[in-house]
Amino acid sequence: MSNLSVLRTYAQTSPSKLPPSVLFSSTSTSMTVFDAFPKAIFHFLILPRIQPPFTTSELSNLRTLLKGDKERAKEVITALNEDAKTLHKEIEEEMMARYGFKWGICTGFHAVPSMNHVHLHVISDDFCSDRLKNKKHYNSFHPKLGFFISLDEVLSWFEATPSYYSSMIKLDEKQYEPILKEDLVCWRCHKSMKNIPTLKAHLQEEWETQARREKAKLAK
DNA sequence: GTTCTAGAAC
DNA sequence: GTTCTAGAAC
Repeated sequence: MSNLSVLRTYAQTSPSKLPPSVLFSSTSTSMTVFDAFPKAIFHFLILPRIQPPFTTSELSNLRTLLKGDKERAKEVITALNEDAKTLHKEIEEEMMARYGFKWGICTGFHAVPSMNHVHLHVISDDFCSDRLKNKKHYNSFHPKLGFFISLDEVLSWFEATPSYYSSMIKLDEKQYEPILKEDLVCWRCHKSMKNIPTLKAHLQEEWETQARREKAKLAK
């Protein structure tokens, strides 16, 4: 099995077949899995299951889904949104239990994904992880650069004019790929970082500062 | 997507 | 000399 299709193989099997090291939870229409290479303390993927009337190819990625039937696409994205809300609560409970405070969670899609099958990232905004190793990893999740497209943003496209919808769903690789090569900038304080090790140390400090602040607030 | 590593950057 | 990045291979 290719690395690039592993999510597709998950999405077309029964959740009961997946080991607990992979599967976090599931519903009749989706499954939530642990990202195999988490880029933050919490990092999950929500996958729509492949079952009639949906086909493997239309669920290949966000672009193929959105260029198909708009109502069907909206149905899939709306269902993912419901699952994401549930997952948010569960992550926040775990944040409190393990760390004693809550912090931000980013929910969205990569404009140009590397793996087959639609997957919604649900990732905590610390971006502190041994698995975050290069510029592409970081820039692909940076909330402001544009490569990471929030779920709310995608939902808003359905309410926009048809011409706006059709322009946004192009998700052209040539437009988005250069973002991954942009200079490293802290998404919180906007400072430029000279390299990955410096950025990682800075992100760790930012998160620890937030931890101290939030815990002090809760102790009052 | 990751791993490996040559050569650039320091 | 060591650290770090980026592209090829998988």
